[in-house]
Amino acid sequence: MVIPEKIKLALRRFEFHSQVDFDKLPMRDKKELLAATSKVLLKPKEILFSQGSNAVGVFVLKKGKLKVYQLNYDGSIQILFIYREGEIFGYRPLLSGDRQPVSVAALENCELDFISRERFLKVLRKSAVLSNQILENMSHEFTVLTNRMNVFAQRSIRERLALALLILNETFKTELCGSKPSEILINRGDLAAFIGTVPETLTRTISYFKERKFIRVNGKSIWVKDFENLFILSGIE
Amino acid sequence: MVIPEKIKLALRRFEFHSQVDFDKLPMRDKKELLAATSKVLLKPKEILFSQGSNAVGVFVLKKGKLKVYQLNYDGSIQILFIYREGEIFGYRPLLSGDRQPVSVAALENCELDFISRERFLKVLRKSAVLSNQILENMSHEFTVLTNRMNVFAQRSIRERLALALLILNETFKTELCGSKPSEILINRGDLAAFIGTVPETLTRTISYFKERKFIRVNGKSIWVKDFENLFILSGIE
DNA sequence: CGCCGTATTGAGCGCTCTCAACGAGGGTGG
DNA sequence: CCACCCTCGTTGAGAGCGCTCAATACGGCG
Repeated sequence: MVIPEKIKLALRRFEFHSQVDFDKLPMRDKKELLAATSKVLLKPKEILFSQGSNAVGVFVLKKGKLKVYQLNYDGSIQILFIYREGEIFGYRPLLSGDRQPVSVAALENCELDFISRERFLKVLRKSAVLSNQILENMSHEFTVLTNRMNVFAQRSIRERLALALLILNETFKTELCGSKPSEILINRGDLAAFIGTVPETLTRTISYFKERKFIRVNGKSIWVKDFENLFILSGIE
Repeated sequence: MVIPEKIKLALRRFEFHSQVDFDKLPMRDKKELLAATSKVLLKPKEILFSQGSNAVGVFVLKKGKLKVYQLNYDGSIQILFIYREGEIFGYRPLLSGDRQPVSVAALENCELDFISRERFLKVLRKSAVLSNQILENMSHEFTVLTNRMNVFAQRSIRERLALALLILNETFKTELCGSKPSEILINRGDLAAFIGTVPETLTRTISYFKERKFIRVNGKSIWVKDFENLFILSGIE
Protein backbone atom coordinates (compact mmCIF):
# COMPACT_ATOMS: atom_id res chain seq x y z
CA MET A 1 0.00 0.00 0.00
CA VAL A 2 2.28 2.75 -1.23
CA ILE A 3 0.86 6.14 -2.09
CA PRO A 4 1.91 7.06 -5.63
CA GLU A 5 4.45 9.86 -5.85
CA LYS A 6 2.14 11.84 -8.11
CA ILE A 7 -0.52 11.97 -5.42
CA LYS A 8 1.91 12.92 -2.67
CA LEU A 9 3.17 15.77 -4.78
CA ALA A 10 -0.28 17.12 -5.57
CA LEU A 11 -1.34 16.85 -1.93
CA ARG A 12 1.51 19.05 -0.79
CA ARG A 13 -0.38 22.00 -2.20
CA PHE A 14 -3.07 21.26 0.38
CA GLU A 15 -1.02 20.33 3.42
CA PHE A 16 0.09 22.62 6.16
CA HIS A 17 3.45 22.15 7.75
CA SER A 18 3.90 25.07 10.11
CA GLN A 19 6.76 23.38 11.73
CA VAL A 20 9.32 25.93 12.78
CA ASP A 21 12.60 24.22 13.51
CA PHE A 22 13.89 25.85 16.66
CA ASP A 23 17.12 23.93 16.35
CA LYS A 24 18.10 26.11 13.45
CA LEU A 25 17.99 29.21 15.59
CA PRO A 26 21.19 30.59 17.11
CA MET A 27 21.51 29.04 20.56
CA ARG A 28 21.01 32.38 22.28
CA ASP A 29 17.71 33.06 20.49
CA LYS A 30 16.52 29.55 20.99
CA LYS A 31 17.19 29.72 24.70
CA GLU A 32 15.50 33.05 25.08
CA LEU A 33 12.45 31.83 23.21
CA LEU A 34 12.07 28.52 24.95
CA ALA A 35 13.36 29.33 28.40
CA ALA A 36 10.13 30.67 29.79
CA THR A 37 7.55 28.61 27.99
CA SER A 38 4.68 27.36 30.07
CA LYS A 39 2.86 24.11 29.50
CA VAL A 40 -0.81 24.03 28.64
CA LEU A 41 -2.92 20.90 28.84
CA LEU A 42 -6.28 20.50 27.12
CA LYS A 43 -8.95 17.86 27.37
CA PRO A 44 -11.02 16.89 24.32
CA LYS A 45 -13.42 19.70 23.28
CA GLU A 46 -11.71 22.16 25.60
CA ILE A 47 -11.30 25.60 24.05
CA LEU A 48 -7.83 27.18 23.93
CA PHE A 49 -8.96 30.60 22.77
CA SER A 50 -11.95 32.10 21.00
CA GLN A 51 -12.56 34.18 17.94
CA GLY A 52 -12.44 37.90 18.67
CA SER A 53 -10.12 37.61 21.65
CA ASN A 54 -6.80 39.41 21.74
CA ALA A 55 -3.73 37.44 20.78
CA VAL A 56 -1.71 36.76 23.90
CA GLY A 57 1.09 34.67 22.47
CA VAL A 58 2.25 31.77 20.40
CA PHE A 59 1.59 28.09 20.94
CA VAL A 60 3.52 25.01 19.94
CA LEU A 61 1.47 21.86 19.82
CA LYS A 62 3.55 19.08 21.37
CA LYS A 63 0.97 16.34 21.51
CA GLY A 64 -2.57 15.77 20.27
CA LYS A 65 -4.73 17.39 17.62
CA LEU A 66 -6.47 20.72 17.52
CA LYS A 67 -9.22 22.14 15.40
CA VAL A 68 -9.09 25.72 14.22
CA TYR A 69 -12.57 26.96 13.38
CA GLN A 70 -14.91 29.85 12.90
CA LEU A 71 -18.31 30.21 14.40
CA ASN A 72 -21.02 31.74 12.23
CA TYR A 73 -23.89 33.94 13.25
CA ASP A 74 -26.30 31.06 12.61
CA GLY A 75 -24.41 28.79 14.99
CA SER A 76 -22.79 26.66 12.30
CA ILE A 77 -19.08 26.10 12.52
CA GLN A 78 -16.43 25.78 9.82
CA ILE A 79 -13.20 23.99 10.63
CA LEU A 80 -10.41 25.67 8.69
CA PHE A 81 -7.45 23.52 9.67
CA ILE A 82 -6.59 20.65 11.90
CA TYR A 83 -3.19 20.92 13.56
CA ARG A 84 -1.04 18.01 14.58
CA GLU A 85 2.07 17.64 16.75
CA GLY A 86 4.88 20.05 15.94
CA GLU A 87 2.68 22.79 14.62
CA ILE A 88 3.29 26.37 15.76
CA PHE A 89 0.44 28.84 15.59
CA GLY A 90 -1.07 31.99 16.99
CA TYR A 91 1.61 34.32 15.69
CA ARG A 92 -0.35 35.78 12.80
CA PRO A 93 -2.69 38.08 14.75
CA LEU A 94 0.30 39.12 16.85
CA LEU A 95 1.97 40.40 13.73
CA SER A 96 -0.98 41.95 11.94
CA GLY A 97 -2.59 43.44 15.04
CA ASP A 98 -5.90 41.80 14.18
CA ARG A 99 -7.94 40.09 16.81
CA GLN A 100 -8.07 36.31 16.72
CA PRO A 101 -9.98 35.52 13.54
CA VAL A 102 -10.53 31.93 14.71
CA SER A 103 -11.24 29.76 17.70
CA VAL A 104 -9.07 26.80 18.65
CA ALA A 105 -10.22 23.72 20.54
CA ALA A 106 -8.82 20.28 21.29
CA LEU A 107 -9.91 17.24 19.32
CA GLU A 108 -8.16 14.94 21.76
CA ASN A 109 -5.92 15.30 24.82
CA CYS A 110 -3.38 17.95 23.97
CA GLU A 111 -0.15 19.29 25.34
CA LEU A 112 1.14 22.69 24.28
CA ASP A 113 3.97 25.09 24.96
CA PHE A 114 3.04 28.72 25.34
CA ILE A 115 5.37 31.57 24.45
CA SER A 116 4.22 35.02 25.50
CA ARG A 117 3.58 37.73 22.99
CA GLU A 118 6.38 39.94 24.27
CA ARG A 119 9.03 37.25 24.31
CA PHE A 120 8.13 35.99 20.87
CA LEU A 121 8.09 39.42 19.27
CA LYS A 122 11.34 40.38 20.97
CA VAL A 123 13.18 37.38 19.58
CA LEU A 124 11.47 37.71 16.20
CA ARG A 125 12.59 41.32 15.84
CA LYS A 126 16.23 40.47 16.25
CA SER A 127 16.41 37.00 14.80
CA ALA A 128 16.59 36.93 11.02
CA VAL A 129 16.54 33.14 11.09
CA LEU A 130 13.28 33.05 12.98
CA SER A 131 11.60 35.69 10.87
CA ASN A 132 12.72 33.93 7.72
CA GLN A 133 11.29 30.67 8.96
CA ILE A 134 8.02 32.35 9.81
CA LEU A 135 7.94 34.04 6.42
CA GLU A 136 8.57 30.76 4.69
CA ASN A 137 5.91 28.97 6.69
CA MET A 138 3.30 31.58 6.23
CA SER A 139 3.97 31.78 2.50
CA HIS A 140 3.39 28.11 2.11
CA GLU A 141 0.30 28.19 4.27
CA PHE A 142 -1.05 31.00 2.19
CA THR A 143 -0.64 28.86 -0.90
CA VAL A 144 -2.42 26.02 0.82
CA LEU A 145 -5.25 28.26 1.86
CA THR A 146 -5.80 29.66 -1.64
CA ASN A 147 -5.93 26.13 -2.98
CA ARG A 148 -8.43 25.07 -0.36
CA MET A 149 -10.56 28.12 -0.91
CA ASN A 150 -10.81 27.23 -4.58
CA VAL A 151 -11.96 23.76 -3.61
CA PHE A 152 -14.65 25.12 -1.33
CA ALA A 153 -15.86 27.58 -3.91
CA GLN A 154 -16.02 25.15 -6.80
CA ARG A 155 -16.26 21.52 -5.75
CA SER A 156 -19.04 19.18 -4.75
CA ILE A 157 -19.25 17.55 -1.35
CA ARG A 158 -18.06 14.27 -2.84
CA GLU A 159 -14.96 15.93 -4.26
CA ARG A 160 -14.30 17.80 -1.02
CA LEU A 161 -14.59 14.68 1.09
CA ALA A 162 -12.25 12.76 -1.20
CA LEU A 163 -9.66 15.52 -0.81
CA ALA A 164 -10.28 15.89 2.92
CA LEU A 165 -9.66 12.19 3.49
CA LEU A 166 -6.38 12.33 1.60
CA ILE A 167 -5.32 15.33 3.68
CA LEU A 168 -6.43 13.76 6.95
CA ASN A 169 -4.59 10.57 6.07
CA GLU A 170 -1.46 12.71 6.40
CA THR A 171 -2.66 14.59 9.47
CA PHE A 172 -3.37 11.37 11.34
CA LYS A 173 -0.16 9.65 10.33
CA THR A 174 1.87 8.23 13.21
CA GLU A 175 5.24 6.46 13.34
CA LEU A 176 3.29 3.23 13.68
CA CYS A 177 1.57 3.71 10.35
CA GLY A 178 4.67 3.56 8.22
CA SER A 179 3.31 3.67 4.71
CA LYS A 180 0.05 2.12 5.81
CA PRO A 181 -3.16 4.17 5.76
CA SER A 182 -3.73 6.17 8.92
CA GLU A 183 -6.61 5.70 11.27
CA ILE A 184 -8.62 8.85 10.75
CA LEU A 185 -10.39 9.18 14.07
CA ILE A 186 -12.73 12.14 14.13
CA ASN A 187 -16.40 12.45 14.87
CA ARG A 188 -18.91 13.06 12.10
CA GLY A 189 -19.82 16.54 13.21
CA ASP A 190 -16.21 17.74 13.09
CA LEU A 191 -15.52 16.04 9.78
CA ALA A 192 -18.66 17.61 8.32
CA ALA A 193 -17.54 21.03 9.59
CA PHE A 194 -14.14 20.45 8.01
CA ILE A 195 -15.52 19.82 4.53
CA GLY A 196 -18.25 22.42 4.91
CA THR A 197 -21.40 20.34 5.04
CA VAL A 198 -23.85 18.82 7.52
CA PRO A 199 -23.49 15.42 9.21
CA GLU A 200 -26.38 13.84 7.26
CA THR A 201 -24.84 14.63 3.89
CA LEU A 202 -21.45 13.52 5.15
CA THR A 203 -22.79 10.15 6.28
CA ARG A 204 -24.36 9.56 2.88
CA THR A 205 -21.14 10.42 1.08
CA ILE A 206 -19.15 8.17 3.39
CA SER A 207 -21.55 5.33 2.58
CA TYR A 208 -21.07 6.03 -1.11
CA PHE A 209 -17.28 5.72 -0.72
CA LYS A 210 -17.65 2.65 1.45
CA GLU A 211 -19.84 0.85 -1.08
CA ARG A 212 -17.22 1.46 -3.72
CA LYS A 213 -14.49 0.25 -1.37
CA PHE A 214 -12.57 3.51 -1.51
CA ILE A 215 -12.48 3.53 2.28
CA ARG A 216 -12.93 1.25 5.27
CA VAL A 217 -15.01 2.36 8.23
CA ASN A 218 -15.19 1.09 11.78
CA GLY A 219 -17.13 3.17 14.26
CA LYS A 220 -15.83 6.71 14.06
CA SER A 221 -12.61 5.62 12.38
CA ILE A 222 -11.95 5.77 8.67
CA TRP A 223 -9.10 4.29 6.68
CA VAL A 224 -8.38 5.18 3.08
CA LYS A 225 -8.14 2.06 0.92
CA ASP A 226 -8.06 3.36 -2.63
CA PHE A 227 -5.82 6.41 -2.89
CA GLU A 228 -5.88 6.44 -6.69
CA ASN A 229 -9.63 6.67 -7.00
CA LEU A 230 -10.06 9.17 -4.18
CA PHE A 231 -7.42 11.28 -5.85
CA ILE A 232 -9.19 11.17 -9.19
CA LEU A 233 -12.50 11.94 -7.49
CA SER A 234 -11.02 14.90 -5.65
CA GLY A 235 -10.38 16.51 -9.02
CA ILE A 236 -7.21 18.31 -7.98
CA GLU A 237 -5.65 16.94 -11.20
CA MET B 1 -24.35 58.41 1.74
CA VAL B 2 -21.97 57.56 4.54
CA ILE B 3 -21.06 53.96 5.21
CA PRO B 4 -21.75 53.16 8.88
CA GLU B 5 -18.65 52.67 11.00
CA LYS B 6 -19.86 49.23 12.05
CA ILE B 7 -19.87 48.03 8.45
CA LYS B 8 -16.44 49.47 7.66
CA LEU B 9 -15.02 47.71 10.67
CA ALA B 10 -16.52 44.34 9.79
CA LEU B 11 -15.38 44.66 6.19
CA ARG B 12 -11.76 45.07 7.23
CA ARG B 13 -11.70 41.39 8.01
CA PHE B 14 -12.32 40.78 4.30
CA GLU B 15 -10.15 43.43 2.68
CA PHE B 16 -6.63 43.01 1.51
CA HIS B 17 -4.19 45.84 1.90
CA SER B 18 -0.85 44.47 0.82
CA GLN B 19 0.54 47.90 0.64
CA VAL B 20 4.18 47.84 1.67
CA ASP B 21 5.32 51.34 2.43
CA PHE B 22 8.74 51.63 0.88
CA ASP B 23 9.18 55.05 2.45
CA LYS B 24 9.57 53.42 5.82
CA LEU B 25 12.62 51.50 4.64
CA PRO B 26 16.11 52.82 5.39
CA MET B 27 17.12 54.92 2.39
CA ARG B 28 19.88 52.49 1.43
CA ASP B 29 17.50 49.52 1.29
CA LYS B 30 14.85 51.48 -0.50
CA LYS B 31 17.32 52.58 -3.16
CA GLU B 32 18.66 49.11 -3.66
CA LEU B 33 15.18 47.68 -3.98
CA LEU B 34 13.78 50.26 -6.32
CA ALA B 35 16.86 51.22 -8.32
CA ALA B 36 16.61 48.48 -10.85
CA THR B 37 12.89 47.99 -11.19
CA SER B 38 11.58 47.56 -14.67
CA LYS B 39 8.19 48.70 -15.88
CA VAL B 40 5.60 46.23 -17.12
CA LEU B 41 2.54 47.27 -19.07
CA LEU B 42 -0.51 45.06 -19.52
CA LYS B 43 -3.56 45.39 -21.70
CA PRO B 44 -6.95 44.13 -20.50
CA LYS B 45 -7.08 40.32 -20.33
CA GLU B 46 -3.34 40.07 -20.79
CA ILE B 47 -1.74 37.44 -18.56
CA LEU B 48 1.17 38.45 -16.30
CA PHE B 49 2.07 34.93 -15.22
CA SER B 50 0.42 31.54 -15.02
CA GLN B 51 -0.22 28.94 -12.39
CA GLY B 52 2.59 26.41 -12.14
CA SER B 53 5.29 28.74 -13.42
CA ASN B 54 8.34 29.53 -11.36
CA ALA B 55 8.33 32.74 -9.36
CA VAL B 56 10.69 35.19 -11.00
CA GLY B 57 10.19 38.21 -8.80
CA VAL B 58 7.91 40.66 -7.10
CA PHE B 59 5.48 43.09 -8.68
CA VAL B 60 4.10 46.38 -7.47
CA LEU B 61 0.86 47.40 -9.14
CA LYS B 62 1.10 51.12 -9.89
CA LYS B 63 -2.03 51.56 -11.96
CA GLY B 64 -5.05 49.45 -12.94
CA LYS B 65 -6.63 46.32 -11.55
CA LEU B 66 -5.55 42.70 -11.69
CA LYS B 67 -7.32 39.45 -11.11
CA VAL B 68 -5.59 36.62 -9.30
CA TYR B 69 -7.22 33.32 -10.19
CA GLN B 70 -6.95 29.58 -10.40
CA LEU B 71 -7.85 27.46 -13.37
CA ASN B 72 -9.54 24.14 -12.69
CA TYR B 73 -9.22 20.91 -14.55
CA ASP B 74 -12.74 21.38 -15.92
CA GLY B 75 -11.87 24.77 -17.36
CA SER B 76 -13.72 26.81 -14.76
CA ILE B 77 -11.87 29.64 -13.09
CA GLN B 78 -12.02 30.97 -9.55
CA ILE B 79 -10.91 34.52 -8.89
CA LEU B 80 -9.28 34.63 -5.47
CA PHE B 81 -8.46 38.32 -5.17
CA ILE B 82 -8.63 41.48 -7.15
CA TYR B 83 -5.66 43.78 -6.66
CA ARG B 84 -5.77 47.55 -6.95
CA GLU B 85 -3.11 50.26 -7.18
CA GLY B 86 -0.41 50.07 -4.53
CA GLU B 87 -0.60 46.35 -4.01
CA ILE B 88 2.62 44.31 -3.87
CA PHE B 89 2.49 40.64 -4.73
CA GLY B 90 4.38 37.65 -6.01
CA TYR B 91 6.69 37.33 -3.03
CA ARG B 92 4.99 34.38 -1.38
CA PRO B 93 6.14 31.62 -3.73
CA LEU B 94 9.60 33.19 -3.65
CA LEU B 95 9.71 32.62 0.07
CA SER B 96 8.09 29.23 0.31
CA GLY B 97 9.74 27.75 -2.75
CA ASP B 98 6.39 26.70 -4.17
CA ARG B 99 5.54 27.24 -7.77
CA GLN B 100 3.02 29.95 -8.56
CA PRO B 101 -0.24 28.64 -7.13
CA VAL B 102 -2.21 31.20 -9.15
CA SER B 103 -2.41 33.01 -12.44
CA VAL B 104 -2.55 36.79 -12.70
CA ALA B 105 -4.17 38.76 -15.52
CA ALA B 106 -5.17 42.36 -16.12
CA LEU B 107 -8.76 43.49 -15.72
CA GLU B 108 -7.94 46.85 -17.31
CA ASN B 109 -4.84 48.67 -18.54
CA CYS B 110 -2.16 48.12 -15.94
CA GLU B 111 1.23 49.47 -15.07
CA LEU B 112 3.56 47.53 -12.80
CA ASP B 113 7.04 47.68 -11.37
CA PHE B 114 9.03 44.48 -11.40
CA ILE B 115 11.68 43.65 -8.83
CA SER B 116 13.78 40.58 -9.57
CA ARG B 117 13.81 37.62 -7.26
CA GLU B 118 17.46 38.02 -6.36
CA ARG B 119 17.29 41.69 -5.56
CA PHE B 120 14.15 41.34 -3.48
CA LEU B 121 15.47 38.41 -1.46
CA LYS B 122 18.79 40.11 -0.94
CA VAL B 123 17.20 43.21 0.54
CA LEU B 124 14.68 41.17 2.48
CA ARG B 125 17.40 39.09 4.14
CA LYS B 126 19.14 42.10 5.54
CA SER B 127 16.29 44.52 6.10
CA ALA B 128 14.36 43.87 9.27
CA VAL B 129 11.98 46.68 8.39
CA LEU B 130 11.05 45.09 5.08
CA SER B 131 10.67 41.61 6.50
CA ASN B 132 8.53 42.95 9.31
CA GLN B 133 6.30 44.73 6.85
CA ILE B 134 5.96 41.61 4.77
CA LEU B 135 5.21 39.57 7.87
CA GLU B 136 2.59 42.04 8.94
CA ASN B 137 1.00 42.12 5.51
CA MET B 138 0.92 38.41 5.07
CA SER B 139 -0.52 37.90 8.53
CA HIS B 140 -3.40 40.18 7.75
CA GLU B 141 -3.96 38.61 4.36
CA PHE B 142 -4.03 35.23 5.96
CA THR B 143 -6.78 36.42 8.25
CA VAL B 144 -8.70 37.76 5.28
CA LEU B 145 -8.31 34.52 3.43
CA THR B 146 -9.58 32.38 6.31
CA ASN B 147 -12.61 34.64 6.59
CA ARG B 148 -13.31 34.38 2.90
CA MET B 149 -12.85 30.65 2.88
CA ASN B 150 -15.49 30.36 5.55
CA VAL B 151 -17.85 32.41 3.41
CA PHE B 152 -17.30 30.18 0.40
CA ALA B 153 -17.78 27.03 2.42
CA GLN B 154 -20.93 28.11 4.19
CA ARG B 155 -22.81 30.86 2.43
CA SER B 156 -25.37 31.05 -0.35
CA ILE B 157 -24.73 32.86 -3.60
CA ARG B 158 -26.93 35.73 -2.44
CA GLU B 159 -24.87 36.16 0.72
CA ARG B 160 -21.61 35.89 -1.19
CA LEU B 161 -22.65 38.47 -3.76
CA ALA B 162 -23.75 40.90 -1.04
CA LEU B 163 -20.34 40.58 0.58
CA ALA B 164 -18.48 40.73 -2.73
CA LEU B 165 -20.19 43.99 -3.66
CA LEU B 166 -19.24 45.56 -0.33
CA ILE B 167 -15.65 44.45 -0.85
CA LEU B 168 -15.55 45.63 -4.46
CA ASN B 169 -17.00 48.97 -3.44
CA GLU B 170 -13.70 49.44 -1.60
CA THR B 171 -11.58 47.95 -4.36
CA PHE B 172 -13.03 50.28 -6.96
CA LYS B 173 -12.84 53.38 -4.79
CA THR B 174 -11.07 56.36 -6.38
CA GLU B 175 -10.24 59.83 -5.08
CA LEU B 176 -13.22 61.08 -7.05
CA CYS B 177 -15.63 58.88 -5.12
CA GLY B 178 -15.14 60.51 -1.78
CA SER B 179 -17.66 58.81 0.41
CA LYS B 180 -19.94 58.12 -2.55
CA PRO B 181 -20.44 54.54 -3.77
CA SER B 182 -17.82 53.40 -6.25
CA GLU B 183 -18.51 52.43 -9.80
CA ILE B 184 -17.91 48.70 -9.77
CA LEU B 185 -16.95 48.05 -13.37
CA ILE B 186 -16.34 44.39 -14.03
CA ASN B 187 -17.81 41.97 -16.50
CA ARG B 188 -20.28 39.34 -15.43
CA GLY B 189 -17.99 36.42 -16.08
CA ASP B 190 -15.28 37.79 -13.82
CA LEU B 191 -17.72 38.78 -11.10
CA ALA B 192 -19.24 35.30 -11.23
CA ALA B 193 -15.78 33.74 -10.96
CA PHE B 194 -15.06 36.00 -7.98
CA ILE B 195 -18.06 34.83 -5.98
CA GLY B 196 -17.75 31.24 -7.17
CA THR B 197 -20.78 30.81 -9.37
CA VAL B 198 -21.82 30.92 -13.04
CA PRO B 199 -22.92 34.03 -14.96
CA GLU B 200 -26.57 32.92 -15.21
CA THR B 201 -26.98 32.61 -11.46
CA LEU B 202 -25.11 35.86 -10.96
CA THR B 203 -27.43 37.72 -13.31
CA ARG B 204 -30.47 36.43 -11.47
CA THR B 205 -29.06 37.46 -8.10
CA ILE B 206 -28.16 40.90 -9.43
CA SER B 207 -31.75 41.30 -10.63
CA TYR B 208 -32.97 40.30 -7.20
CA PHE B 209 -30.83 43.03 -5.58
CA LYS B 210 -31.85 45.54 -8.23
CA GLU B 211 -35.57 44.92 -7.67
CA ARG B 212 -35.08 45.58 -4.00
CA LYS B 213 -33.09 48.73 -4.74
CA PHE B 214 -30.00 47.48 -2.92
CA ILE B 215 -27.92 48.36 -5.98
CA ARG B 216 -28.08 50.40 -9.16
CA VAL B 217 -26.98 48.89 -12.45
CA ASN B 218 -26.02 50.49 -15.73
CA GLY B 219 -24.49 48.26 -18.38
CA LYS B 220 -21.61 46.41 -16.76
CA SER B 221 -21.35 48.90 -13.91
CA ILE B 222 -22.84 48.41 -10.48
CA TRP B 223 -23.25 50.89 -7.64
CA VAL B 224 -24.16 49.89 -4.11
CA LYS B 225 -27.15 51.90 -2.89
CA ASP B 226 -28.13 50.23 0.36
CA PHE B 227 -25.07 49.32 2.40
CA GLU B 228 -27.07 48.44 5.50
CA ASN B 229 -29.21 45.83 3.83
CA LEU B 230 -26.38 44.31 1.80
CA PHE B 231 -24.43 44.07 5.02
CA ILE B 232 -27.25 42.29 6.80
CA LEU B 233 -27.74 40.00 3.83
CA SER B 234 -24.05 39.14 3.71
CA GLY B 235 -24.44 37.61 7.16
CA ILE B 236 -20.96 38.52 8.36
CA GLU B 237 -22.66 39.85 11.53
C1' DC C 1 -31.47 -1.22 32.21
C1' DG C 2 -32.50 3.35 30.80
C1' DC C 3 -30.63 7.66 29.18
C1' DC C 4 -28.37 10.88 26.29
C1' DG C 5 -25.50 12.18 22.69
C1' DT C 6 -24.09 10.64 18.16
C1' DA C 7 -24.75 8.32 13.75
C1' DT C 8 -27.71 6.71 10.15
C1' DT C 9 -31.59 6.60 7.09
C1' DG C 10 -35.68 8.54 4.77
C1' DA C 11 -38.63 12.08 2.56
C1' DG C 12 -39.17 16.37 0.58
C1' DC C 13 -37.90 20.76 -1.05
C1' DG C 14 -35.24 24.70 -2.62
C1' DC C 15 -31.05 26.57 -4.47
C1' DT C 16 -27.98 26.58 -8.02
C1' DC C 17 -26.28 24.33 -12.00
C1' DT C 18 -26.84 23.02 -17.00
C1' DC C 19 -28.58 23.57 -21.44
C1' DA C 20 -30.77 26.38 -24.70
C1' DA C 21 -32.64 30.41 -26.86
C1' DC C 22 -32.78 35.12 -27.43
C1' DG C 23 -31.28 40.06 -27.14
C1' DA C 24 -27.96 43.84 -27.05
C1' DG C 25 -23.77 46.03 -28.27
C1' DG C 26 -19.43 46.70 -30.61
C1' DG C 27 -16.39 45.78 -34.27
C1' DT C 28 -15.45 44.57 -39.09
C1' DG C 29 -15.90 44.28 -43.85
C1' DG C 30 -18.53 45.03 -47.89
C1' DC D 1 -23.57 53.52 -43.99
C1' DC D 2 -25.39 49.28 -43.34
C1' DA D 3 -25.28 44.24 -42.79
C1' DC D 4 -23.22 40.80 -40.45
C1' DC D 5 -20.89 38.52 -36.84
C1' DC D 6 -19.15 37.58 -32.43
C1' DT D 7 -19.12 38.17 -27.72
C1' DC D 8 -21.50 39.08 -23.64
C1' DG D 9 -25.59 39.39 -20.92
C1' DT D 10 -30.29 37.98 -19.90
C1' DT D 11 -34.14 34.90 -19.48
C1' DG D 12 -36.45 30.34 -19.27
C1' DA D 13 -37.02 25.39 -18.24
C1' DG D 14 -35.60 21.44 -16.03
C1' DA D 15 -32.78 18.46 -13.21
C1' DG D 16 -29.93 17.20 -9.36
C1' DC D 17 -27.26 18.13 -5.30
C1' DG D 18 -27.34 19.09 -0.74
C1' DC D 19 -30.11 21.08 2.97
C1' DT D 20 -33.90 20.61 6.55
C1' DC D 21 -36.81 18.07 9.36
C1' DA D 22 -38.04 13.82 11.42
C1' DA D 23 -37.64 9.09 12.85
C1' DT D 24 -34.84 5.36 14.10
C1' DA D 25 -30.52 2.84 15.51
C1' DC D 26 -26.33 2.72 18.18
C1' DG D 27 -23.11 3.04 22.00
C1' DG D 28 -21.05 4.67 26.17
C1' DC D 29 -22.15 5.67 30.86
C1' DG D 30 -24.55 6.17 35.06
